[in-house]
Amino acid sequence: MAVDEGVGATPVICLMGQTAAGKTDIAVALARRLPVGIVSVDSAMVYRGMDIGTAKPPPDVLAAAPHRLIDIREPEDTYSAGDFRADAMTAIEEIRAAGKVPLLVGGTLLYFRALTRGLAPLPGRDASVREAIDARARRIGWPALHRELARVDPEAALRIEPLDAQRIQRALEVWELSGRSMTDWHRQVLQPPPPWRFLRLALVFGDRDLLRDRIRRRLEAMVAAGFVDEVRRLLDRPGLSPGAPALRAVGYRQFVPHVLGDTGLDEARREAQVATARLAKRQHTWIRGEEAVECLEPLDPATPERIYRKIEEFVDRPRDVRIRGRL
RNA sequence: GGCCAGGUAGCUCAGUUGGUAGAGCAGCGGACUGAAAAUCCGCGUGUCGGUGGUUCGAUUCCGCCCCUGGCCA
Repeated sequence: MAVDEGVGATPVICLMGQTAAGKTDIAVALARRLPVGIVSVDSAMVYRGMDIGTAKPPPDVLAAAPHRLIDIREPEDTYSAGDFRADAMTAIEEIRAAGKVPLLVGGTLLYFRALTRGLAPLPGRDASVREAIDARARRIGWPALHRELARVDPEAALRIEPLDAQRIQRALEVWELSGRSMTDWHRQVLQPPPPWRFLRLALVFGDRDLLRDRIRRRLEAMVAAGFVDEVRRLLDRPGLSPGAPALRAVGYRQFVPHVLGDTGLDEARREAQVATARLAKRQHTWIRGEEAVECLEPLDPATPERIYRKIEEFVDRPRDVRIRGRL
């Protein structure tokens, strides 16, 4: 589907990037020079009380450069790509209404995609259905459920692996909630992409060793800043189980066993480093696959200025952009 | 200095009764539609310490050398 993004389309800036690439610093610097409204695109920063481990901007920075979609959920809550899409669309409209340019900043690439390409209008999650599917999986195993999926939705079963618990569960959930297969839903009404035009920029490390070094140092700084206590405070919350989605975030997941006394600090730190580097790798894979993304080197001193120029040009000359790629 | 035990993938190690080697972890590549910082799929990347010898063939057996650890002086 060709998308008309011509004159008058709302400009939206996407600043994607690997973890520890310095996205926040650049966004805050941009906010000082340009009339932008920042929207966080981050599945972990939505949670209140998860500050150190998510490298959330500190309160004084947030006061000077407000970020939307940070601290909008309790750690006991769930948040999803669908929630994000809705919240981000509202945020973008508000920013436009205030005469500013939306600047989307973050490392959750699925959220970027949900926003720029749209989501099929599937039924949302349902805790009791998931619980029932989980219980069956414990009895007969995921491959058996995968075979059941193959009967109601052969196409989905073809692209989902027999051990991919999360996707098998979701596909069966959609089927049970609606009586229609996920593939069926996908073929149905597509939500039209929003009438915006996007500038897509990404911060990607050319040198993995450099990235790992940054990660190691940042993690040490987190521990020095009281990350262990932050995890302990989360675990003290009566309604928050150690397996909650919020606590499966990188860093938290590795430090929970340490706070519970099962592993040493060094081990937790080492495993958190590895997990963070793997996250960065997955982010890289995702960014490589995105179309029309311009990658910039995070540690290059010229990068912030380059981004500034690109944004200025992009916002000032809407007539340069006409038709963009396919969905 | 003597004796003993080791030196095999980035790390920890297995193994080859002589036919150039494989696990875990690390690493690399990929997928991705309401958990996505999630979930899953694929891939061994190697002068088997060095050098001579025996052998059709040595990482494997033998000699010498180098390195590491331990014990004894």
